[in-house]
Order: sequence, then structure tokens, then C-alpha cells
Amino acid sequence: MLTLKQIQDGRDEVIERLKIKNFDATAIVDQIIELDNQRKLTQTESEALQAEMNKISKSVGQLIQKGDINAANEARERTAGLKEQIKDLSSTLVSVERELLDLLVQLPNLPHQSVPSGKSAEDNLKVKEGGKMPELKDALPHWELAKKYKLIDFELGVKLTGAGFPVYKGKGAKLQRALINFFLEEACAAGYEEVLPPLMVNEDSAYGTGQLPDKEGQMYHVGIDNLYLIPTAEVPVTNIYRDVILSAEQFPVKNCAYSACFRREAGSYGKDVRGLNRLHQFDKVEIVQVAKPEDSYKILDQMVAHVQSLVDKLELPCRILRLCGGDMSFTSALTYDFEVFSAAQERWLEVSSVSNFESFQANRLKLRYRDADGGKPQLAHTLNGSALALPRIMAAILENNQTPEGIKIPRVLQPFCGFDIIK
RNA sequence: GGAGAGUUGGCCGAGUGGUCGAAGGCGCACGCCUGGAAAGUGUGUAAACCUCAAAAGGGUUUCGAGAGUUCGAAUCUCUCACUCUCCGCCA
Repeated sequence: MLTLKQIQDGRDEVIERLKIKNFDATAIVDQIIELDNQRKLTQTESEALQAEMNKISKSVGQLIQKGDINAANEARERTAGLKEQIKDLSSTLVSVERELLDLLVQLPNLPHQSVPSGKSAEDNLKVKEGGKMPELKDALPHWELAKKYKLIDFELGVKLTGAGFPVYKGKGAKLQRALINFFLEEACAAGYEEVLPPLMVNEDSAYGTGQLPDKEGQMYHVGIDNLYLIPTAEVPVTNIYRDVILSAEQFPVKNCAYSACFRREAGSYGKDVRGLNRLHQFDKVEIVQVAKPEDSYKILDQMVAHVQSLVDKLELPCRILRLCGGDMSFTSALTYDFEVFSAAQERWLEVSSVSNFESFQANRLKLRYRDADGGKPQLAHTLNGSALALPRIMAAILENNQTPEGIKIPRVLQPFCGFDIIK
């Protein structure tokens, strides 16, 4: 969430920049400013009374010790009215603060200067395209290949759990595991420290990264223990740094994590979600960094470069998009999407999303750092990216590498799989 | 799941109603000492918010969380969460 300071000091800028996200913030911003001013007045008043109260209480103690009971009782009588007033003021303070927070969490992050305006995915800006486009005739979609070679059993998943929970089998399972290992090894080689996080998080964590309060419908909820299945490893990994004050020498903070990811994503069906295109449970390797504000965009570029190297090594045709305001997530300041081309479906599939959240998540997380020269802690920047999401990569590998002899495994994966072709 | 013990500052740990943001120690920072280092020694050592043009200064809050008793709560009462120990169960 945005800081009150950002809003108070830059009202017009906030409103202007949120227009890029097609968000009309005027009413909310003005309400926030008004409420914040009210909050300050109330707080000042309430604290003055409390100071008065504390003084009296102290004097009562002193008078009793001196044995001056009459004076003590006199002082004691003066507190009754004060007490009432303090109670009233602090309860209005609490309700004003709650209202303020309710409004603050409604404001999306400010988009970076370079974010193009636009309404939908159509308006995203293609910044790069690379790799060799496959030229295949009569290519089979991956769900048919999966059946033909007994790699993934979608029906069995339905029996065990429901739609969107495929069962990987044989070489399909091995290929999946190979991809996970490949991605983790690459991330570690790039200096990311590996973590294996819990797959469920509590409310505080879900709130910290912004899944709550608005998007609880997207997560599976375990009611009996009030825990949420993670939609991405970003949630537990970023929350490692909740309520943390980092010191200057701890940077760079780089973590990678493999996790299963769970998404309810209710309500969309059709050919776009067939096979592996959209699942309720899938595997992903995530990279996360915490950065000083002055470094965060340089780091975003590094993360983009890392993801690109993965796609290149897998020999997949790929394009990188800078998302337009309308297509960006609520929390992001700048996002690059990676899409790979899938030969049989003849469409681009999103396989990674790399974002800088600036201080938007850090503010909720209370993630701060202290510069080498001391001084007050200030909000850090957080970034993350998929490196990579597995199912669509799997889909593209299967579809693009199909040959009459079988499906060829990209060279970099062969040591991880132990085979070079699926027949 | 059953029984018991606990939760205090970066860490350890004292504190059972009043001047306690909190003794003491460790750690850390800076200084002194030293040829240099260790030891020793001195000083300092939280966060958030409000006030202030800013700094200084002042104020409020924070001793697991929330509520209560009281003029006054780390300290008393209640609720909840978590941790540890023992027993049971278990990959």
C-alpha cells in the first residue's frame, strides 16, 4: 500500500499516475487526506490529555508517599472527566485509523514512468522477441501428446481431486522434476539462496503480500486452522522479511524457491484453459529480491535477464512484454511478462511475470533497511519473478519439440532427466 | 489429543501496583589505554506516531495479542495465540 506521506506530499501525482492504471483515485485520495488530517488533530488532542493524566497519576503516587492523603484524593478526583474524554478521543482515533486503512488498501501501486497506458493485454508493449519459431505441420496439442506418450493423466486427476489437478506420470513426472531442478540450479548459480517454504500461510502473511483483504477468493482456505494454500512462493518467501529491519551489509537479498502453487481461479473454461494452460495446482520456481530503492530498477533488469537466459537455454521462442497500466497487477509498479510460443496451439503462453513493487509491499510488510551511515530505517523495495512456471513451459516443450520419432528434450535438461527423447 | 511451565529491548536475564523504556550482563558503535592487539575502561545503544519550517527539544504508545480492574499495570483479572517439557499418537 502507498504511504500516507506519498499521498499527502504528492496528491496530484498520485491521481495522475493511477490514471495509467485506469483507476480514478481522486475521491479516495481526497478522503484519505482529509481523514489523515483529522487523525492528526485527534491524536494531538488525545495525547495532550494523556500527558496531563500521566502527570496527575505521577503526582498521586508522590503525594501518597509523602502521606498527604487529602491532596492525593483531590488529584484523583480530577481524573474522572479526563478519563472520559480520553476514552472518547481514542475511540474516534481508532475508528478514523480503521477507515483510513480501509481506503489505503484500495489504492493500487503507482505505475513506473515507463509503463504504457492501455486497457488490456492488447496494449502491452513488446520489448523483445527471440528464439526460433517452430515450423511444424499437423502438430498435436500437448494434451494429446501427453496422452499419446503417457506423460500426464488429466482424467485421473479429476478422479483423485478434480479438474485442474493433473497427475504426471513416468517420463512426464521426470521431465517435471528435471525442470524444477534445472530452474533451481540456475537460480542458485545466479546467487539466489534457495529456500523451501511452507505451502500454507497464515492471515498475516497473506495480508503482507496483498492477497488479503481483497483477493481471498483466489486462494484455497483451510478453515479449520485458518490457513491459506499459497498461490505462489512469493507469499511465504517475501514474508520472511515481514517486520524486519535490514542493515546495509545484508544486501543483496536474493532468494529462490520451488513450490507447488494453488489457485482457485474459479469461473473460466474453454479451450484457453485446456490441458496445462491453467491449473488449480502447478509447480513454479520463484525468485525474490529485496533491494535498496536506488538499486531496484537495475535489479529488475537483472531478473529479467535471468529469466530470459532460462527460456533461451530451453530453446523456446519467446517474447517479453512490458505490461500496460490496464493489464498490470494491483501491487506492481512495473511488470515484464514472458511468453513462449506454443506450436500446436499457435499462441503465446505466459510463463513468467517479473515485477518491481517498489515500497508498496514493503509498507504493508514493514520491511525496512538502515543505511550504512545510520539514520532512520526506511522502506525497502521488493521484487519477484517466476523463473519459471512449469506447466506452460512443459506444454511448449512438448508441442514445439515433437517429431515423428518422438519428443526431443532440450539439451540443458538432458542431464537432469536422464533421457533425450520421449518415445 | 492429555498434563504442566513459559512468552520482557539485537541476545541472555532481573523486575509481583507508582519516578520502569525497563537493573545487570553479552553483543554492537565511538573514545581512552597500547608500539599494535587482547584485556581493561568511559560513553552511547529500540521502533512507530504526534508536535516543530527543519534540527534540537517536547509528547504519546509499545514488556506475546486483545479486553478489564486502578488515579497509576511489565507487575492483578479474563480471553486468545504461540513456545517448551512430559505422556499419547504418528511419516
